[in-house]
Amino acid sequence: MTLLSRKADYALLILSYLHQNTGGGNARTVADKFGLSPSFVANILKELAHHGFVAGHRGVKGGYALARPADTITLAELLESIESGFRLTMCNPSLPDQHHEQCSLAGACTLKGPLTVVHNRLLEVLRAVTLAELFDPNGSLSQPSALLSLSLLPATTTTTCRSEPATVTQA
Amino acid sequence: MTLLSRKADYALLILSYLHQNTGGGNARTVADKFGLSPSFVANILKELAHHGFVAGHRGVKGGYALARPADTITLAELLESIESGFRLTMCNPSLPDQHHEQCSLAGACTLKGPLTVVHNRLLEVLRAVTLAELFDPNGSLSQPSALLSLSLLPATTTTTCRSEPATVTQA
DNA sequence: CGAAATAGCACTTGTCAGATACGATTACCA
DNA sequence: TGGTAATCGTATCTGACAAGTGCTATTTCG
Ligand code: FES
Ligand code: FES
Repeated sequence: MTLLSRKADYALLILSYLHQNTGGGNARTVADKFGLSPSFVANILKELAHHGFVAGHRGVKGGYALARPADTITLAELLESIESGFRLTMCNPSLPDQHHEQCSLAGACTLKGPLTVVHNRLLEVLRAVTLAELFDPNGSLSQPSALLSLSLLPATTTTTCRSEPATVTQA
Repeated sequence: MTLLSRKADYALLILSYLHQNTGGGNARTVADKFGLSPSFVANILKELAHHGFVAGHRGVKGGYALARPADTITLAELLESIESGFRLTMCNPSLPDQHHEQCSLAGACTLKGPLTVVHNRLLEVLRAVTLAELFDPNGSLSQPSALLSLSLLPATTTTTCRSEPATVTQA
């Protein structure tokens, strides 16, 4: 299975382009840049604009530009918008407020709680990544050796790690 | 999007049943237990047996039982088998050895490296969860406050715990 | 031998991502 | 004031794959 759909993947690419070219660009320019279908790029940009990530300006000199700084957008937030809600399983809704009991096994299922914890752990990883980090070619995410440094990290205990209960306060 | 397909979700349920009933059980019993289609359960068990998670015994007194202790199976391993390879994007294969350059943007794409790092972080979370933890009703995963336990895991995830709470501000 | 169970495969069906298209609206410019 | 170039909104089509069913062969026990 693939976590990011192709649409979300291209959305990241497009946002990366708009991030580097601060002047922004129109759909055709972006599509030409990446060799994609102009209609497809236009649709993705429309969806991004609808969710408030980019701002579109119409007219002959219009185009798209980032509506918010890239370091204020987390990967989790983008995926929650582009993909239709990030869930671990069918029975674990990401939004805890709407608890539609569509699963017939909800009573006998003992995995619901533990799976929710795993889901929150994954969400924490996505929340810790901002688009600015993702787009920075010299950032901490660009070193492939960062994976190895996982095991040989100095024993600096992450004392300041606030363990939030990970409650997505969705209005 | 949903990380675990319904098949994987039911596979976890079935494995949980086989874990609690050490004597094992046949497909019909399990299907009856959860109110699922016997054929569907049988197919899932067949696939689990094919991947070596459960051992099937034919004959009139046959059935399935866990082939390996539950604490030696990680959630990542199960998903890698049931689902067909856990990838973050289309262009980030989970297996680094086969580097088929199917993506036409592989040259111009600057996100490949950072996304791989994120992918590995997510994989670490899944690798840190064993089925035994998942099935234990009194385990660390059953407490909603188990997010604390991230810090006492063997230095896998949360390489740099970001102090920013990453508040999701809905516009 | 016959019943009961797994093993393996072929098949149908339903859903949704992926992708395209078109008209409406807006803004710039001559 | 008209024309053009862009976004905006929506509607639609299609292919791939998940979801689910069924059947036959094989094995084991009584
Ligand atoms: S399988 Fe639906 S609640 Fe666990
Ligand atoms: S989009 Fe294919 S390599 Fe980045």
